[in-house]
Amino acid sequence: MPQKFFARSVHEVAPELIGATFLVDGVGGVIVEVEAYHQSEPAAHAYRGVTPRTQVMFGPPGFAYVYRSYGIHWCINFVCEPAGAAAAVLIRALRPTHGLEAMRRRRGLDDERMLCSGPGKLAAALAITKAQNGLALTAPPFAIHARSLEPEIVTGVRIGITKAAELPWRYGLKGSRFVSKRFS
DNA sequence: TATGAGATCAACT
DNA sequence: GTTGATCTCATAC
Repeated sequence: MPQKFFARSVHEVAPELIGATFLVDGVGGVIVEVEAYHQSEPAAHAYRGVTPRTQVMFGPPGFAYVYRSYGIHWCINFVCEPAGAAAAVLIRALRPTHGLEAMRRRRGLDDERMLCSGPGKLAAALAITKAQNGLALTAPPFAIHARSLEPEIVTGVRIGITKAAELPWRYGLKGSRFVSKRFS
């Protein structure tokens, strides 16, 4: 996926990521759920401006923003928009297709549907930590392949937030059993 | 099926 | 000192 793909509005990029393949060191799967975040709304980490944690979101698009959630989990975002307009897409769930054994080992689970059905689980399965924060998405260990067919997309409100909770900026693959929570 | 506690860290007040 | 872009496990219905 060229850097140009990410240099657009999160609202264009986010739905187009549904169905794309995301791999880290050859391990990963097909993206089935994402959420969009933008500097202009209070649920976004970038809302309050540049901090050491959020600085990568204020840089050029096509880079990984990794943060720790609730003290224990890691979550990964794809930075979008032209440099300066901080926005990112949170990758929330994958349908595992590559490196199933590595993911099962890292997660200590067999159930395919449990491996990547949530941002924290996904990061654990792909071995994502702060070591990947700020890395280019267009080069190893990352590999992102555009989808070949346009899938059916469903939208909903974002999960686990209290601010700007009404914005329908969650995108999912219609009917997928691998999402973190069903779309109503 | 649903709710509740605990884990544990960085940013912010 | 409080608050999360969360998950798992336990307990209850």
